[in-house]
Amino acid sequence: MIIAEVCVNVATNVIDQNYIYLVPDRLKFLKAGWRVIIPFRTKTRDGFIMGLNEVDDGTTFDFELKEIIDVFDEEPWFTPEMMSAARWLSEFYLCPLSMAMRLFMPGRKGQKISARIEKIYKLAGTFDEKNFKRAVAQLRLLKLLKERGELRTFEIGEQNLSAAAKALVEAGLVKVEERKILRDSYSKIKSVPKPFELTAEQIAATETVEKFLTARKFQGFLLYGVTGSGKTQVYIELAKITRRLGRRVIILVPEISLTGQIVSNFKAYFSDVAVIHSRLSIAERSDAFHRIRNGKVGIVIGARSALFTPIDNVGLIVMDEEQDNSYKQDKNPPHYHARFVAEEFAKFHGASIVFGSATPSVETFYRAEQGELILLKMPRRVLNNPLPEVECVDMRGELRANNNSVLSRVLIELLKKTLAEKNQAIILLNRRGWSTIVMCRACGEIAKCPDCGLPMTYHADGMLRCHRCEVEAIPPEICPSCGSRRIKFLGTGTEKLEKALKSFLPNAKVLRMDRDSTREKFGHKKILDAFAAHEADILFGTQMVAKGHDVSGVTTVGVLSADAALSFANFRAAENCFTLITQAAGRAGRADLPGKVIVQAYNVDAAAIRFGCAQDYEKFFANELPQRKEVFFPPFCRLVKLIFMHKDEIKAKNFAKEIRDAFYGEVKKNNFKRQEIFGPIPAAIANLRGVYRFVLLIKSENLSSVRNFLRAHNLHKRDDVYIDIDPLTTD
DNA sequence: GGCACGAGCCCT
DNA sequence: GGGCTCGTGCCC
Repeated sequence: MIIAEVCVNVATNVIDQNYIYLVPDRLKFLKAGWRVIIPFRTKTRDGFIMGLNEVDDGTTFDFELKEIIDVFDEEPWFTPEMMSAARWLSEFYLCPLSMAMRLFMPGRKGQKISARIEKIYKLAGTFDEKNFKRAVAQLRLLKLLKERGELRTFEIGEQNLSAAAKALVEAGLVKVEERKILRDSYSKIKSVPKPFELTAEQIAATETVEKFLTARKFQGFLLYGVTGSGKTQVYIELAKITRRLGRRVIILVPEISLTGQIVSNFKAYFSDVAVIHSRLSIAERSDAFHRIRNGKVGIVIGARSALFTPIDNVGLIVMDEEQDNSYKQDKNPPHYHARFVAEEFAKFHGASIVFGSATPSVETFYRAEQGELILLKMPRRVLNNPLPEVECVDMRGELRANNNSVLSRVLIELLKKTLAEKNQAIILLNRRGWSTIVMCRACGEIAKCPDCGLPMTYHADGMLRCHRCEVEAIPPEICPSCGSRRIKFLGTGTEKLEKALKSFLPNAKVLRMDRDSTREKFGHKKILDAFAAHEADILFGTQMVAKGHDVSGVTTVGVLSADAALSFANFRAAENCFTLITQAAGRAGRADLPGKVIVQAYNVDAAAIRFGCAQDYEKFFANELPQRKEVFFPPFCRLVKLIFMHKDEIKAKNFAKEIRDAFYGEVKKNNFKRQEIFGPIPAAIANLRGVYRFVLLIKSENLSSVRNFLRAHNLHKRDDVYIDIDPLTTD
């Protein structure tokens, strides 16, 4: 008899093993990688066949051997590559195998996805054109079918021939066939190559990588090029080379909103592009998986989840804007960083991996300095366009001059000038909603989320909202703490900025882009297309306005509250702040029009603001690196964050203490590598829906010893401990 | 995740 | 004594 080792798809850390099932005769065709339905305790669940074994008939087990009930698909879902990648993810990030396997499916559960069928119209035989006695429209349709061979339903609709088609089918002159179609909402994006000449730097970068592509040997690169230096064209050239070598390409962008632009760029050169990201419907993602599996796709473009498809024979992985924090998954386990996973996959495939950025993460630039990555520099913009001029405005001076507005006087004047000259502007304010703090003036009480305790944001629709939990509340008229009526709405978000822009510039057409205004599918694209078509003069919104799109008419950029990121107690705060300013500034003056950028801040002396305004990454890096070394933070160590959760505050804290002390005893002593542990301290979200949360932070030069320690204490098998390897934040 | 099972506690 | 809640262990 044949037994199967099945990974059960249950979202819990407690189940960290596979289970054995009997393969019934009717399912003898099963192989590793099939998705199956199995009985599990009292319910049926979905599971994944990880392996099969032949054992003697009548072999007994010390548990009740149950039978696999059925299969999900018509073919094995997981390729051997997907399975070994999932095993690696589960080991590295200390999550159950099932959670790693889930990454490689279009939905979390094994849903049955029905195929979409479309009707194809074909000629049923020959017809006599000369003696044709039926309607003119019918003759037109028959001629069209003769010419093209077949027509799809929507094509017949376009020609206004639906009625004719129906009549001809009834008359037996036209036949209808059914065909499976693969859903792809990006199929409508079409573009043509624009004429251009590669710069010497683009050619040099391409040629360096080409050697490694041809050798089919793993190598990492950092393509460090200023905004507007033409990194995308380098990606395209490298993709062309990779395809010529018969290998496939993965292009990663940090956010879904950026896929539209890059897909359009690539479709000018490639016809076999698939798009993968989490906002696609499950059916659409599933169809993209099928196209990739069947070898119909040479280039996969998408957000971080685009790493987890059935692609094989990968020769090139590109990660654009590699410093972007969206590459980290922190909500659901495994808490992976796509930068690290992509590189691991590139090693597996013998592929080249190209990290692209104008403002690389400190970790990545350090690796390039150390020679681990080959550094490709592009310090000049294409066509020798100049970098924009940046002016920093001290907002304390504005207050002293009685300007309480979010907009400085310099920026208002510049915007007026920009509009008068029929140019466009982008304004970045990295907070959505109307006011960011609702506070009682009498006692200082702040409106907080009942679930997580973070301050709630007031929105123009009159509701308080928690941007973390999406919890809604009605703003209080009297303070729940002291009974005062002096409730104030402080701080400015994008909604209040909209009002300010309209009052200072009543004739300007403005477009707001933030999570609220881009909720619908293709919401980003609609706004960006409208702005590119100059249907608006000013595009303003959260950080998504600063990311990687280029609109040639933009001469002015404003960065408001540029130092807001610095107020977070986060070792990456300066880096995040610097990046935001430089990326935003890079939107200005792309064509022959010179650009001007206004950076507004209170803390104008901060290094991140100074170097950001100078747009000097290397000076920023040289200033930042010794500080990281001093406090022993990445790139000089790896971080592991543990959060201990319990309804009982004391129990949570005590368990954390117990683990900390064990770490001192077991790890610190017997190791020449530097390792430190801090905590327990209350987490940034100290209480989530009644559950207390305490953090332990481990800094280590030897990640595998930390991982062994966590495993020895079975921390990865508990649902009340959150494990984050390479976390973005330390609390 | 989620169900079964047992302990502790309130009901008439 | 029955039924409810809550904590704990286990699923092949």
